[in-house]
Amino acid sequence: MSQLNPRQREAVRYIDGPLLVLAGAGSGKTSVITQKIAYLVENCGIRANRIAAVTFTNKAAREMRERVGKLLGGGASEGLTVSTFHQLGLKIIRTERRQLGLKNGFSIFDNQDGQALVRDLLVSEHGADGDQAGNIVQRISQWKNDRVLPEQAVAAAQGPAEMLCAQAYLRYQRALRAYNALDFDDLILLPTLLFEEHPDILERWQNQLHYLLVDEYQDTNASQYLLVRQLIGMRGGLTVVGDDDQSIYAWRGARPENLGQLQEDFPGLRVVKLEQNYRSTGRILNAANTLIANNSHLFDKSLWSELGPGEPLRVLQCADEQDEATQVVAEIIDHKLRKGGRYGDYAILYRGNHQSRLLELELQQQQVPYHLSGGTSFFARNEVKDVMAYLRLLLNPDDDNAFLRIANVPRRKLGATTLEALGQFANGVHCSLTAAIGRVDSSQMNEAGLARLREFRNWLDGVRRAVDAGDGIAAVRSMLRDMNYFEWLRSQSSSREVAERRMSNVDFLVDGLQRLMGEDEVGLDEAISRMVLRDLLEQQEEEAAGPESVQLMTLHASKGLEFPHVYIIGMEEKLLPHRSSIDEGNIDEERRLAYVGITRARQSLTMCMARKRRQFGESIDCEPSRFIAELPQDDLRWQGREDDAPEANVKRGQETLAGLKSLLG
DNA sequence: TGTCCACATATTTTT
DNA sequence: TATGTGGACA
Repeated sequence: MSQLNPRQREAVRYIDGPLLVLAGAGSGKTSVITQKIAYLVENCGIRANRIAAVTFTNKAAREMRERVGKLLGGGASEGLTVSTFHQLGLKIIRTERRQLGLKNGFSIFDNQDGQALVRDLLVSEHGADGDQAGNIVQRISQWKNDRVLPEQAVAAAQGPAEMLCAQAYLRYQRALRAYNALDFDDLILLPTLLFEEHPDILERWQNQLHYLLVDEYQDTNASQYLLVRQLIGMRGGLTVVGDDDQSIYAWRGARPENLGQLQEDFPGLRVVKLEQNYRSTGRILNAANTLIANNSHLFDKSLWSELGPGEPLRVLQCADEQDEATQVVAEIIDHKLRKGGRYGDYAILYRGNHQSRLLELELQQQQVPYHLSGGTSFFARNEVKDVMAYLRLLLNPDDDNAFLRIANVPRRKLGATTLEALGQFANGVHCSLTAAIGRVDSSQMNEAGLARLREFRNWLDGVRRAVDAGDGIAAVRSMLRDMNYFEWLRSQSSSREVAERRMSNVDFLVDGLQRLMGEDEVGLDEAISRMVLRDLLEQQEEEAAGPESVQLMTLHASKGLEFPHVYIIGMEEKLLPHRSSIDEGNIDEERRLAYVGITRARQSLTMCMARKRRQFGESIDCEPSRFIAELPQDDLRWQGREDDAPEANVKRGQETLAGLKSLLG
């Protein structure tokens, strides 16, 4: 523990009551959490299986697990829980499944499933059009995060729009129940409701858990905070780590006020501030501090560093977005060549995903390896959704969403008429579609259709028996073969290339499933849940990323990471801060976003802005972001000042490139 | 297998 | 406006 500074040591050793660690960017918070876990086990005699650490991302959980494993060594970390909030919620729900009225093998709906369901409900039950599904799902999520139940939402609804939302929420929740399914927010909400209603069950969990550590506390929502409070109870075994300046998910229900709330809920709360930064040079930190001083704060803090002042920050003025891409890429090539670093030392950060496109093109053209992170696209792919639907249906025959998705994929001559008749019957007797197949008779529908439905159900039952009998993965593979899924993909794809890409996606999915089951020795159901919770995928993606490529990501995605050289592009009004945040008067969160971006940099920071930018076709003039004006101007070095002719920059970029090309032969 | 057209979409999205 | 996608068709 010798490498800890006094404040960190205090945070690790204080166990007499609840503790709030205000950990500034780059102040070594992960070390504090991991070392504290080790300290609790080795010095305080708390068994590892009585400790839980909770994070928000799978990645953070994985990293923490690894680091604790190294610190403790051997089997000392056996039984330790390091998981995301949602995995913890899932664990509680699995254990208390019966109390919650869930059947075995329940499904977890992701946002897309939820949206599809709401769209259905809007169209069929409210006669409304489905365009609003996305907004409504978001609203439902907000309600759930704030622990507002459907009935309460309906009672409190004001105006017709709100009423429609609340009604949809009510129907949505009923449908989920009928499908034996949960959504992400339920994974947190349900345990808190259960604990409220059954103090005896809560007591069991409280007795099991002696110490809880929570990372990124500023990102908790009301529901998550309640879960924490419930689990801790009267016992003071709680350490939370957070930084209100890095709260960038308020739009998703995160409540940074939870940091302050802690002081009220736990009067004996000890607060420790970590202000020494081990990441960035003085000028970068000074800029970050000066910028964030424009926000109001729950707790005051000021980062300092012993790493020396470093280089000035640069502001790069570009003619337009193309010029911006050209210059950034040319600079990176140039810089890397002169300093002899690795491409992995560079990150390009931006506000919106679309901003990556020109950069990508430019990087490809200059043959610079890059890695674009984010992009939830894998699970959005049709073939992946299809196979996931099959898997879900195998575990949960009542999952009507899954059933409808794949009943006729590949073609089984189960057309709209047959499925509608089945749906009508199922609705009437209040059972799932699968169950309805066993109860409906030919007076309700066409004989041939019924025969095909029965055939399909029998086939699925067979696969299900094979899964239960033993080798789940082999059963899944043979199912895919059995229904000629790959041939179906080929027939559905416009070209051979597309078909092959799709097939490899399916292979990737099944391989991943196998890996999950093999490595963690979990059942098919658990593996599928983790798949839905986005575990594994990130792991494999990360391994593929490699250290030799320039990192492209949104500012949001960059939180928690660090890079020697950072470029933030699009430092302009209406981009950062984003126009919609300006309209909503929500500048503080945008400022925090800029703060997060700045504090990612270790040695150098370059901010870019364009004078003009094309948007929806027309070229619009851009103004420098107000955040630039809020930085300490003496530490900024401007390149391509306003009075420069735009062409000069283009020319400069081209010259740099030409020079480099000749240099490379 | 490749190509052309109509069509939707353009803020962030840890789970 | 530009870009990517799915379907129809040569």
